[in-house]
Amino acid sequence: MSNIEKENPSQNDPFYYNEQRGIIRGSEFPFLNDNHPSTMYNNQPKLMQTLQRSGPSYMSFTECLSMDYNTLSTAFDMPCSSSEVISSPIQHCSGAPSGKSSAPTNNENPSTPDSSISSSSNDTATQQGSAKTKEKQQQQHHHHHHHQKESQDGKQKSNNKVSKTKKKEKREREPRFSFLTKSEIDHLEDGYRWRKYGQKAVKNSPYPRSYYRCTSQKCTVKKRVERSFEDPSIVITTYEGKHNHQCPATLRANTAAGILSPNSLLPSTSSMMAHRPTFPQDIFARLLPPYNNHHQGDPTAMFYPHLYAPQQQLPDYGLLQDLVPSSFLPKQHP
DNA sequence: CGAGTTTGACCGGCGC
DNA sequence: GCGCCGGTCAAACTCG
Repeated sequence: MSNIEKENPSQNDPFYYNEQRGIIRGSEFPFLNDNHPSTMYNNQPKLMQTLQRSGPSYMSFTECLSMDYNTLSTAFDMPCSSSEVISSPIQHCSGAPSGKSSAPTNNENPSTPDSSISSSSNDTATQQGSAKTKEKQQQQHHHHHHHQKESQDGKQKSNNKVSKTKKKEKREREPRFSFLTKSEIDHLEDGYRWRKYGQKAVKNSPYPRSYYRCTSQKCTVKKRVERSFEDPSIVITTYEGKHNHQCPATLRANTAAGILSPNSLLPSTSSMMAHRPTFPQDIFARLLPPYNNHHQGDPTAMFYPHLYAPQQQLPDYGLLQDLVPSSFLPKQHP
């Protein structure tokens, strides 16, 4: 039994509760086409249709967009105890200094309301031992760099952090934001540049979790990417923090197109999105289908149209109006 | 050579 | 205190 199913305000609502759709904390991203489990590349129109719905007791996509970041963070980071939401696999009670939430951030099946989930079927057996060895495979990992360990002599790794006299303040965790994407690609292109800084085996899952940091200087945004083992076609991406800079891809595109001048009266939707805090608006922007046909087979173009179409073809605002608050849209002159 | 990845070690919180 | 666990560090490595 899933909460989602139970509390679902409208079962027959196509937006709500459908397997293989993305879910944001109980709200769903209908950008995934349920009919094509193996591919996501040909469902543009459906996106627009399903996006339009909105409802009272959960966050619709539109509402999502209309909120500013903080509001949204608050909404999404409400304590997991809140009844209605949160049977989704994205359950980090962020803000909590200890990133440890009682519920696993993964591996709960978002879609199957059955009992088969056993939310946290506690391991015991599948301890890291097996998982660890499984994760590494036939790389030429036979470089024992034991010298490294010797040099640091046990636990002292670097002199930098030896100074323990300093009282360590728990660094606050930034709000997190997760979403599910059906994709064969693990690390989805999102216009920003990331450097991978870690990879860990995920408990009870054959798929590892990767940790990325934004490469832009001073930008503290992080990102985790892992694949759902319940449905390996689904990628769980979790962002943490806000970019303190513009999306490089958009910047590049817009600069090249010369539309970034401060006086620009008609910014493209994409650049408009890009100027807002990183996400979820950005994410939303990237979910919009492309408006040109040049890259139709290209998944990148499919999800990140602004990378390809920085300006010229303004989107069909008739459709977009249903998604984006009018304040976001350029003024239409008669 | 610089930027990005890989990967084992380390860290700190938490439960027992 | 010990071990688990999620997250991070950083040396070694790879790639363009």
